[in-house]
Amino acid sequence: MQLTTTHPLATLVARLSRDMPISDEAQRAIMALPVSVQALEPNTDLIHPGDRSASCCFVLSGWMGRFKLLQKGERQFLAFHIAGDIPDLQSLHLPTADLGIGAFTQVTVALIPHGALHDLMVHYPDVTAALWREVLVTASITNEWMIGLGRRSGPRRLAHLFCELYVRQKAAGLVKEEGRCPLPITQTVMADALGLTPVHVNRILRDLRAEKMIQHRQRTLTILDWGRLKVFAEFDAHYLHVEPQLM
Amino acid sequence: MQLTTTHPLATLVARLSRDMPISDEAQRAIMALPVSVQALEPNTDLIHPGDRSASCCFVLSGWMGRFKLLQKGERQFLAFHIAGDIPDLQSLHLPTADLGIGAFTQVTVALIPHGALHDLMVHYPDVTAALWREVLVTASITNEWMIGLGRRSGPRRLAHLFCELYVRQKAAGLVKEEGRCPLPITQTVMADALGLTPVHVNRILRDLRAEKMIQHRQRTLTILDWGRLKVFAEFDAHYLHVEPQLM
DNA sequence: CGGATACTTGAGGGTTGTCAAAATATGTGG
DNA sequence: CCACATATTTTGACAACCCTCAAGTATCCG
Repeated sequence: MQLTTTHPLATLVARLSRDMPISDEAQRAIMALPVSVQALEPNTDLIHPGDRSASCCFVLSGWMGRFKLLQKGERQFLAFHIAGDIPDLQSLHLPTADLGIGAFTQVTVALIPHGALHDLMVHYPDVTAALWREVLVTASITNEWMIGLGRRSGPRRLAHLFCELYVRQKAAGLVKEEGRCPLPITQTVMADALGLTPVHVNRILRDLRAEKMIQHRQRTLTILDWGRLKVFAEFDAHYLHVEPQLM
Repeated sequence: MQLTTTHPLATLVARLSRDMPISDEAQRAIMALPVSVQALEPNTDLIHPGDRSASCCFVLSGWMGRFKLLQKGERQFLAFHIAGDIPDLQSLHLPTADLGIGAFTQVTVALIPHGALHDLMVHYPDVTAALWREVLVTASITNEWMIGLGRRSGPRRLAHLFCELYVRQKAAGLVKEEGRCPLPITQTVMADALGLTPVHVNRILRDLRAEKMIQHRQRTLTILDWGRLKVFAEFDAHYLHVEPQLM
């Protein structure tokens, strides 16, 4: 992934100016941020629920998930995060995390101390606006998941998730071959994101395959019929706030 | 409600300094904000999905809900809002709303222009922090709803909602009699918040009544056995970020 | 009083969950 | 590179939860 070969903060600059221009001066200030790069092994947690954190994490590569655990051990994912995301920006103002953040794959993150981010935001209003936007787009995605949990059937929910993950990865430059993208999560993880059981996810997956809409092998998702999948899922990409041509 | 008799912005000051101190100077600046008070009839919408808004709304009295509509007409509520809440603070940085906001009861809101709020936040960092916090606590509540939709059974979900609404109203000073609070929403609205059908909500309500945990008559909720309700719902009020003695 | 809205109840069906086991894939150490 | 242990996927049978449809009752409001 080329992300890891360039300076980590250059990719942050790129991400924040994706939707809105940022002044040269602010860009230099971002590049000057103190940052420590950290690697995570698959299936390890970066943040445990209840932790107090003193830094925000910017995902350089790999897949992560934000989740909460219930008493009986059930798990619910609230979001998946890919390269370019900042999963815990809210820790800046709400330092005790109520959600955990874990890695599905090998992951590299850049940790940026709260203090440094705070200073940056005081001096550069356009960076503040970009970071706000980031938080709010993440919230918008969470909202859409919630619509799905409340009002979409299992099959539609899974189809919708696939649409989302494909478009987001395309927007992040992670789609190398049209119609294919990484999907390095197990059916159990999908189930914990969709509020279903692994068994049921498996059956839905079989049906979507039989309908020739998608395929999922070797941790990559192949979309066989984007048009039909989109209609079936009632997918409308506006909530992702990406460039219109990706929708 | 005494909220409507005092200056509307005084109640905003009170709300924002509920969790964090705000300097006297900042308090005066808040009181000097330009604001227009607006009344809403029951079952009318303040914001329609897709609207671009130029002001934020602060709820002075009444009950509101944030929702999204799907193609087939299904509705999903993502949050309920009571006096003291600021439902659409995020419109400051994401001006096109993807969610609608409607009134369940008679409602009065104070509308504050985006520009004025922006200026305020540039000059008073502690106000900025308080408003951020407000957004993030709202997001935290939405997250908990999501957990419920994904991983709690219907009865638990409804019980959990009742716990939440009671504690939030208590924190807002809206509980006049211990164990009783307003609940001015129909079973259909509950269903659209919980991802259930009105018929099923009705049956769950009957069961909770039969179990002598709650009662719901004349738009008020009576909690008959707080301890048992809390355990049944697996309710842990931390996510509400209110004072510990209310939990 | 009449109409509309909200609530209540019943019967039956479909989606999803539970339990259990087999088949396949993945990883590890010899 | 094979052998073994582990995790993941797949399938079946059955049960539970929740939905749909339908009708009747209560409540609110003009």
